[in-house]
Amino acid sequence: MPPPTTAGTLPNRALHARLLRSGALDADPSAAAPLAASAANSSLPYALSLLRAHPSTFSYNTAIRSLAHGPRPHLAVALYRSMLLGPLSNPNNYTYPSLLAACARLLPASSPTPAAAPGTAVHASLFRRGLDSRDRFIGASLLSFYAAAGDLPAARQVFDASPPGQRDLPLWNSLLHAHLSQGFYAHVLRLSRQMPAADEVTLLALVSACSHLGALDTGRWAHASYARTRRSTTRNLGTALLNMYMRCGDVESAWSVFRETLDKDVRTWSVMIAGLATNGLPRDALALFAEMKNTGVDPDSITMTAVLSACAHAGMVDEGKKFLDCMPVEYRVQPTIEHYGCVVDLLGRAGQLDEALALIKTVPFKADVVLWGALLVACRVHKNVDMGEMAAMEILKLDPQHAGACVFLSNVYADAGKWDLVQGVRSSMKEQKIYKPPGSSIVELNGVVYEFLSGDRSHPQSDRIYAMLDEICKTLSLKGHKPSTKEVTFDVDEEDKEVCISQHSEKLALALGLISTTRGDVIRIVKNLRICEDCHSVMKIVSEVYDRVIVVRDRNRFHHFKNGSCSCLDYW
DNA sequence: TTAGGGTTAG
Repeated sequence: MPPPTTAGTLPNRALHARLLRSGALDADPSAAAPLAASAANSSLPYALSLLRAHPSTFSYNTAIRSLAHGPRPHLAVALYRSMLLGPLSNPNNYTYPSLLAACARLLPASSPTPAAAPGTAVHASLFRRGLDSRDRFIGASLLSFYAAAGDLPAARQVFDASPPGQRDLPLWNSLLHAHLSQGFYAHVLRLSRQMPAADEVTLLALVSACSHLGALDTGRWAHASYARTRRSTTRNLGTALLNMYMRCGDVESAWSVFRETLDKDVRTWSVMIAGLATNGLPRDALALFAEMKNTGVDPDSITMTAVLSACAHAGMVDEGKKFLDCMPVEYRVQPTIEHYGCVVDLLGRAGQLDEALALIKTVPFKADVVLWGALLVACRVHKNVDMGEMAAMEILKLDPQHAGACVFLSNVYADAGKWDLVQGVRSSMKEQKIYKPPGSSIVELNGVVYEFLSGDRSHPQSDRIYAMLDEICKTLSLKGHKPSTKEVTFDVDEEDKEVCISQHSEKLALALGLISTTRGDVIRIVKNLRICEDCHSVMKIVSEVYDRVIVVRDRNRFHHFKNGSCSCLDYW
């Protein structure tokens, strides 16, 4: 407990004295509330002695709220405990919303359920008092607490238990953001359609879910419905919309939102720069960075990541290195491990593997999985088996269950034709039950989102999809395309390779896109992993033969396929 | 009587 600070205490004591002299505190102990609230964060013992001398539920509530939003939220829980000890200060329905907010703030970032202890104890105490489902404020804060604790079923239960008459906009919004934070993006879209009303907070969740899903039609609809009712877009929503358009690969719409946003802040600029970098326009990204500097907005750490990623996508090695060197002085941003990761990626893509390794060895941090991972990808592309093996080993030292490192290791051996080593990795993964996440692709058609796994037959139009795939295969072989099977060595037997690769999730999404659109339309696909070499060349040919623009967002970047070529210029 | 809830990039 820090000692009372003079600055925080003197005016309080003066106020205290005045309250005592006038007899206000004797007449009504609640008069101590403002004093208790302002003292709580600077000197809790003082606030506590005041509350003990003049106890009232009102004053405790006010002080708990002040602590809940202050720098040490655990003190809110402590004060609640001492509130329970006094006979004249029983908690009521006003006590719990801020208390639960404090409990949510106590959770470590992205914590799994067990850390939820103080909050669940509060829930139990609410339940005992019969306050748990009577109050819409308590419902919303309870729901957000469980969402923050990563316990979506409990959050959902709070919503379901609330009387329908209490399901107001904030409660719905809490539910929406609970699903958003746990990655259930399609649920967010579905839930938003059930909502009786929507406001800006709703649209933030909806637009953000669309960004993740690549659901451009729905995102556009949300944008239009907002634009109909409001005169101007707020900066938060504007930035979310910008991000959505960029992450759906619609650079034009992103530009128009960007131009319309008048009070651009560092986030607005950063989202735009990052979006241009990943959408195959890295030089435009760097030009925009120059413009940002001229407008007097200072870049932050995120901006610099976007700038370095633009350099990496453009293969601009010297510029990237220069940015890394000068950023602490010129932009007052200390390089973080993410920034070093970008430069390792930059050097690696450009084939400067030794320099990338040297950088990893000199970073002023303990090298992490991301850093080694960037080197590993580069080793694979540039076929450096020895360094790749070393990088994978380093990753496995840091995270023995890292499926990506095992897969890469196996692929590095496969590329090099070392089949006995491939077999060794595969069986060790089987023993340790390490699985590669399955590839999945999403395509949105007429506002409906369809998801495919590899070899998926769950779509109602499955027969037509596979017929379309056959047709594509025939067209491809006429064009002289040979399936590139070297990336599938991992999970199937040799004879199944071609079949498997022809049913990759992005190809199924493409086939559905082709049968559902007409010439000149844009087909947008979002893939959870990196696009494979074969799918990449198939997309190029299909974009020409079937006259479609195909935009694929993969794990790292966008591929805009048009007239037989890709915006990444085959550098990804 | 007074007071309480939802949102903020990768």
